[in-house]
Amino acid sequence: MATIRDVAKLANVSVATVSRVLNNKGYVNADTKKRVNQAIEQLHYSPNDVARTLFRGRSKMIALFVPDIMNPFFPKLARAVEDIANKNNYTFVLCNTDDDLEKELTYMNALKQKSVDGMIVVSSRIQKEHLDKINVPVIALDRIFSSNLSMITVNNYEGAKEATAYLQAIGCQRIAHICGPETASNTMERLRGYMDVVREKEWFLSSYIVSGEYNLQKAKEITMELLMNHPEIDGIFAANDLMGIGALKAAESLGRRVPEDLAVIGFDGIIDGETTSPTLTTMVQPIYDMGTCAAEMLIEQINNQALPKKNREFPVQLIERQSTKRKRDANG
Amino acid sequence: MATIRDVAKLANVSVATVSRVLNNKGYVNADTKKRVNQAIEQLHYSPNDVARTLFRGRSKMIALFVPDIMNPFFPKLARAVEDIANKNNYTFVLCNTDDDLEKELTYMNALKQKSVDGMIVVSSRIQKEHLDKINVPVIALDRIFSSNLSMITVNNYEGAKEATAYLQAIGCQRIAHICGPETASNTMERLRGYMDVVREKEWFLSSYIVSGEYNLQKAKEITMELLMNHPEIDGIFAANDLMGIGALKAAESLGRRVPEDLAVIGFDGIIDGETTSPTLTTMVQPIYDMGTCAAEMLIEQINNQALPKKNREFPVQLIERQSTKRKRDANG
DNA sequence: GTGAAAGCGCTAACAC
DNA sequence: GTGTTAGCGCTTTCAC
Repeated sequence: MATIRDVAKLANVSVATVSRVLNNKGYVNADTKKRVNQAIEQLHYSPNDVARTLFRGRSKMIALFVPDIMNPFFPKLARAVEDIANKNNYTFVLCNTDDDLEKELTYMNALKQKSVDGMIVVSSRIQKEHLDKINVPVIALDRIFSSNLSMITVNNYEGAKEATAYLQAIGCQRIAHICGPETASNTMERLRGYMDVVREKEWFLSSYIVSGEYNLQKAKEITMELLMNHPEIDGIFAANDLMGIGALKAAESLGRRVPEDLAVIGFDGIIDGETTSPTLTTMVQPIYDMGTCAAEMLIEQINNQALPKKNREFPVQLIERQSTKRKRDANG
Repeated sequence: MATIRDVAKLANVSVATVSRVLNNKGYVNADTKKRVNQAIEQLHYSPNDVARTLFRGRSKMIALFVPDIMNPFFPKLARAVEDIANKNNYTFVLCNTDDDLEKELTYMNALKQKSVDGMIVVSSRIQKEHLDKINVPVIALDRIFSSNLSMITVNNYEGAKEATAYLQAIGCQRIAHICGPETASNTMERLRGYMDVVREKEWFLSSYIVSGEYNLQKAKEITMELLMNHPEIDGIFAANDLMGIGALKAAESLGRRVPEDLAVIGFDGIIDGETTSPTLTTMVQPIYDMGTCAAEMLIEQINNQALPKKNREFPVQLIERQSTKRKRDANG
């Protein structure tokens, strides 16, 4: 592989001149420039990124930390971040953490040693003090894990309220909630939204709240248990779509008709909700936009570390599909 | 951030000695070693990976190229590669290419400049000559795109034959095939398998073969068209699960009962096939194992570039689910 | 056993 | 305008 020295020799100039041409910095005679460019062409030269990184202390590389790449929410997010990264000539690195603090820290250290320029982090575990050692811009996404960090979130609380109220509006008498991992702030907000709608209802029981993980299989199991203990339940608000699909599967196993006997609403708006039968009503998050926003915000902060931290909250939107729809048709 | 020089100063040794301790290479007095380690500890020193990479010309980084991270097949694959990478202290980079040659080449060049150590590539576009410029080990996965490269594939041809024969065995009289992008070798193999079963049948029409992309929405559309043109079709072999789910959706839209009126079988074994109603019968690929195998093979080749190219073909396995199952119950 | 010094490929002062 | 050179942080000969 050709180096800058080879180019310099061939063009009969010094490496400094080549560097100037390469970076469009400083004066260089038009003729000389042409000669250098010819030499570059001829040698198929392209500058070694590692050497640049070593010198600059910056790598033009950003990372996205996600807890579970198999949850379709995250590929979509990754896609958005990747697109923005590419557009700005950044290399994109995806880190799958299993929501495991040790894995997260290992990755962070490894990336720091590679002079990563910034990170977008979806984590329930990371604390402020872990970030102190890592001296690069960090954007928190989806789950809040520290104050004085730029954050991208959705209006989980309002969305959860709306979802629960909607189930009421279509005629559900007993509404249960399947919530996610307690360590995740988004889950807690969604729970709070649900609670604020149902708390004062005479029918409400704390056993209408069951908790699992953001995971289909587990959600199916706990929903089956829930429905067997409480056959009166006719509406379920699941804290995310994966769990909503699990609830759908549970209903199917138990022979409960959806939406006639049981209405189900999810949260996220991952594509898969459309592939189920019945399709899943859900509170849609603008996943791609969130990823885009996070990446742009990160790059902005990389370019100017002194910039004040920003927060951005996206709205969620109710999309009615089959898992609730006919119920409203029947009742109103 | 502390450098090796800081450590050397604190431990009262030269940087060479610190380096020796760091790499466990060359003789170093036990006492000195202890002093160095203490200094390392005290300064929270950890070696700069970029400098190492520059010196060594190797980055301890491997990349995976996938055409579509939103297809659940690929997150699962990515997960496997990531696990093996981590286990061997490699950094893992995921590149989403949209099956677009230009994006693929851009990524390859960028990674080459970052001294990437090797790549696993799922591509229909890349040709041998593109790889010649990139002087690192490459493993081709899922789709063959060049000879004299190590390759990981599944037995697409046999699997397709088995899938088609299975539809016959459960009583289908008219079996159609929805195939994937023509540029992908795996699709062509699956088509060949299908053809070898149906070619001689008196009922076979070439219009029973429709082609789309590996994409749900498109598959739904072409399946609807297919079923409207050919209402006699009672079995569909889709070239992958995403398209199989699309076929399921098409049948639902047209009021065709699955599996009673129409049996559907897919290919891949992505989780989502289980979440549909009816669940999707499919030819399961050992996705995780394939990723593991590819990553291990790659690391092996990185460690010894002289190693001969290897091929490995994995078997696929028929998993019966609801989209075909009752049919067999009824008929046999 | 340990240290001095060259060099991986690049950039940016600083000279001229 | 262009060249010389130090240095980014590390590893590895080659002396001693």
